[in-house]
Amino acid sequence: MIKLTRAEEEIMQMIWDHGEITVTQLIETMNPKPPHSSISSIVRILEKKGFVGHKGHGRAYLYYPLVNKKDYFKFSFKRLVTMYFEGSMNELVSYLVKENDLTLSELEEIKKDLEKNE
Amino acid sequence: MIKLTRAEEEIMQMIWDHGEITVTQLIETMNPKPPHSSISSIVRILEKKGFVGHKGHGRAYLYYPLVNKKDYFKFSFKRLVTMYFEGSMNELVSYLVKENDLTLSELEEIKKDLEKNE
DNA sequence: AGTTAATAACGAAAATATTCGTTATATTTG
DNA sequence: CAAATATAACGAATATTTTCGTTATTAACT
Repeated sequence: MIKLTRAEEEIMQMIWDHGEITVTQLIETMNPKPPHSSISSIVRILEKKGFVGHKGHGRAYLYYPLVNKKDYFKFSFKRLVTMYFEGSMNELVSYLVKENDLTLSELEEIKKDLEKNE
Repeated sequence: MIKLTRAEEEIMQMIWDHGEITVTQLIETMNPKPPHSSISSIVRILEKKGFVGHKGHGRAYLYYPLVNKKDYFKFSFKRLVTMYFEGSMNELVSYLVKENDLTLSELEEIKKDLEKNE
C-alpha cells in the first residue's frame, strides 16, 4: 500500500464518503471551488496509484474506491503505532486512557458490547 | 502544531530516541550515510519549525527535542481518528478488537492494570 | 598565531507534489 | 449534421520538499 499525499488523501476521503462520484460533483462540495482540471489531475493520480477505478464512458466518468477506507486507515494507523509505540497496541490503549481520551467505564462498556455480539 | 514531512519525521524520530544528538551522530546511525549537509539542513528546518533546539557552540551543536514525542503522536493520531472515525475513540477501540489487533482479554488486562494504578 | 580538521550555514540543484491552462473527445440539442 | 456544452486527458507552470556542494566559522593542536 502506498502513502497518499495530503491533497490526494483529501480527495480520496470525499470519494470514500460518496461511494461513486464525478469530478464535477467533487468540486461542487468544495469551497472555494478549484478548477476542474486540478481535481481531475488528482483523481487521475489516485487511479494510477490504484486507489480508484472509473466507469461510464460518455458524458462523465464515475470514480469509485478500489481501496477500502478502513484498509487505508489501518495502514496509516499501523505506521503510527509502530513509530510511536513500537507496535504495541496495549501500550497505545493504556496511553489513551491515561490521556483521558477514553475513560475506564467506556472501556468497560466497549468490552461488554463486544462480548454480547460474539 | 505543524505537520512534519516524511524526511523530517524520520530525523525527528532519531532525535526523540536519542534525547540529545549531533548531526554527525545522526549520520553514523544511518545506512547508507547521507552527506553531512543533507541532514544538517533537515535539522535546521526542524529548528525553524520549533521541534528542536540546540546547545553548545563550539565543536558541534547538540540538538534536542522541544516538542514531546507523545504530543506529536497525539496530534497525528487525532487527525487520523477524526478523518476515519469521525473522532470517536470508542468506535476505534471496537474496530481494533474486531480486527484482532487487540483481544478481549488484553482489553480486560489493560483495564485491571489501570484500575490498580489509580 | 598559523594550520588543520570538524561542522554549521547558506543557497542552489534536483526531485516531487500541486495547480491549472489548453486541447481533444464525447454528448446533447436544434 | 453543426453548434454548443460538458468534461476528461495532457502537459506545462508553480510550489514545495529533499538533497547536497560550497563556504565560513570554530576549536584543537603545534
